[in-house]
Amino acid sequence: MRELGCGLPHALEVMGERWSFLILRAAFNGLVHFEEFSSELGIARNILSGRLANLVEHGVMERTPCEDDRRKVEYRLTEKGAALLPAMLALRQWGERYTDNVSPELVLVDKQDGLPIAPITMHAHDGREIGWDDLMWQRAGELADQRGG
Amino acid sequence: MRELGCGLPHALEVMGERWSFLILRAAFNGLVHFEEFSSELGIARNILSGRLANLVEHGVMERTPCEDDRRKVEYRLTEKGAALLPAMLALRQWGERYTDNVSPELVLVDKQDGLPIAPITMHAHDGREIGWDDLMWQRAGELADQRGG
DNA sequence: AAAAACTGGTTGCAAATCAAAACTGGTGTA
DNA sequence: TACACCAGTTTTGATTTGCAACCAGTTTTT
Repeated sequence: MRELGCGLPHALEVMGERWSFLILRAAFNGLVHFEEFSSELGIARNILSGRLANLVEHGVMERTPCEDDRRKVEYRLTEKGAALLPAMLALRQWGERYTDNVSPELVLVDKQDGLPIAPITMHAHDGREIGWDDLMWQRAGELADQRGG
Repeated sequence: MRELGCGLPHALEVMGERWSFLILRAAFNGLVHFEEFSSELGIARNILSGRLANLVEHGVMERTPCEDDRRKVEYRLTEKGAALLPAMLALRQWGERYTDNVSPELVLVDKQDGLPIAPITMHAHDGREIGWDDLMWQRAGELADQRGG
């Protein structure tokens, strides 16, 4: 899984294993302790252990022993981990759109007004919403100039 | 991998296996034949066979025998498959941001002006760009009203 | 027409990974 | 002191992955 000309292989190296994305989702939902992930996801303890170690190793999560109860440990998202939110939402939104009977019980809302966020979409450089049909691939070397430098 | 209250589990059921996302990327890049996927990705033929069958079964790709050369087959993205582009881009973009030395050789550009598309980001219902810190989870039943119905 | 080569697979087998259950060792609680 | 709790590790078996060889239709070459 080495260089194939874009960042996808690396992303998949970190997040592509089974359970990794569900662990991430659980972390976004506020879970922090090993037992919480274990019981929420129903994943085997040894697998969970390995996945968490992998996420920590790749800087997606951070493992810190709990101050007040030294049996416990906290796994928290790093900034790098939090940056996966758009990808996770896009994937989730896709799953919801193409599956019957999945109305999510938790929805992300804007703190300011309590309204759900917009679906993840693609935009041109100037902000216009844009779809697959409006796009084409271009070799990185041959890009049009941004015009105005 | 059943109901956990959102569409992510279903999305992962379809796309969560190893190679699936790389096959998808190859399809977005225009590959259509079995041999093309095989040699581009370096994936074992039996695995590729299984993955493609899975993607077809879940409606992400469509398998049609080639008219002009009846040895060949075409695998093409369906509308459901094309709808995975935002998720794929978000993932790829994350991989690029947090990995050294990955400048992609192919870039998606707007057909109209040849300029690269904007990074995938999150937006409030009214279009404001918004980040993880501006968001919170809300039980789906207790949503604020959109005001104006 | 026959031989060779190409395409999209399948089969068999070894290696790696996943998963369930039991166990461990440090820590807090009754 | 006894007991429960947390975060793992170990052990063992099942599943998945991957390589290599094989195969059956189709072109292509000779």
